[in-house]
Amino acid sequence: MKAEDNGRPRSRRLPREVRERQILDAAVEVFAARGFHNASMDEISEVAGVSKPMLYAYLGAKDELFIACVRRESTLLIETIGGAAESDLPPVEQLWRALRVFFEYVQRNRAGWTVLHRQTNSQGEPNVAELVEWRERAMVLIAELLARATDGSAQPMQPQQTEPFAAALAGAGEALADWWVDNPEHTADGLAMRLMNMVWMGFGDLVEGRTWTPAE
Amino acid sequence: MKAEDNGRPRSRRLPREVRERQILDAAVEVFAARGFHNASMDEISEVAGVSKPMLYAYLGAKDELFIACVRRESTLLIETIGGAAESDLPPVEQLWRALRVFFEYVQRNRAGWTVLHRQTNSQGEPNVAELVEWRERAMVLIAELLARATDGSAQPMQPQQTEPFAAALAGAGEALADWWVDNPEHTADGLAMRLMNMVWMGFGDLVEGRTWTPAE
DNA sequence: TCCATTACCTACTCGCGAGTAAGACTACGT
DNA sequence: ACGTAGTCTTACTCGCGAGTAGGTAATGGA
Repeated sequence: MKAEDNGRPRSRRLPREVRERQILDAAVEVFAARGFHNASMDEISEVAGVSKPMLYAYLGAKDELFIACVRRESTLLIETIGGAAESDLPPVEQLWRALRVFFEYVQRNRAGWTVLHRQTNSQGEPNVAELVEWRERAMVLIAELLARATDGSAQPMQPQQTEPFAAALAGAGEALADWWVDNPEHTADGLAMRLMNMVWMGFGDLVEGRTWTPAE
Repeated sequence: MKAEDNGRPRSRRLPREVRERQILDAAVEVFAARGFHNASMDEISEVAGVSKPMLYAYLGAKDELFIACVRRESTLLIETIGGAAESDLPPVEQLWRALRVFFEYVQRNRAGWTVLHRQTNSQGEPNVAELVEWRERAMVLIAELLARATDGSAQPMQPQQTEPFAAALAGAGEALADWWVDNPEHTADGLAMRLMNMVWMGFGDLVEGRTWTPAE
């Protein structure tokens, strides 16, 4: 009478594809909670409900596993934002949509976002290449969005203008997403609108009572 | 003929006070380059030009050493910004000065800034308390600055308005400081002015050619 | 029914790095 | 000259966690 002593009765003999997803899910969760270095393969395997050698067999060593997480999450996020921005709406509207889906993504996928955000900013890990690349793609996306927003306006912006602006905008968005954790009473839309107001109107306008509101 | 085999001839028998500074300097440097977890006490001791037990004797265990670094750097930064903002200049001008000294601090003290910034955002380390506290103080400082800037204007802002704005502003500043690393041709003043323009004017204004410039 | 393949596990090795034991050297006061 | 307080070192221990060796058991095709 050995039986399942304790814990969940480890679902057994699942096809590789399913296990890989479970492992990735667990890895994202643990990496988000502990950071790359403090996350142990043992804990990930435990959360995944699978033994450690499986991780190595399916996803490779620790940094490969981490990279797989980053790849999956960043692809999802970038495609989400890219999709929202690709339309023939006026550029301001595109920006508004992009911000909205960003905060919605963060809400639905806090762990994934944490991995992308918290780990990207903490260098010294062996992960550099993939993380740098995802950030790069995100920046290009945002910069394009901004550039389009100025096309045909009085002062079309040059890349050397939009680039730092894109960086600052991304930073503001990330900071707001962090702030959200401690102020969960706000909605994704509310956050997006706040940020839109800051970006589009600026403090000088807001103080004078000029605000931005989405078109109906 | 033992002699100094190699490397610098380790200055010997210095007073404690001096050694502590050397150790802190080395620690900040290494923590910035590698991150908390990847920094080894061995490397710090080597950079400091001192043997490992000295670190433990003078500054305590690894996390205590780290906390000492954070304390020193955050105090310096916050007092610098606080000092620049404390004046009876018009609020806009105060903000402008605060941004300027911030970027100047980052320029002069890249390693210290990296420790404060990169490590604060990467949780899972045992450092939480001190890092949370420093960020808290920084936020309060910025929020006050913003609140003052709206006093007596048409739409004085409530704390629940300034708080997320402060978070976003800080995030934008941090992101811009990061961006600076890859674009070192810019000056601290230039960066501060860019950010001031984003914060005060907003994209909508900039596109129309309305910009902010410092008063002479 | 038997073999091959694929899923999966227990139980290790082994290096790296935090932290320490135990003492050595120097300077200064008396 | 000699103790004592403070500086500083070499040379360890020891646990944690990455990665693996070597096997078991279920499934599906012949």
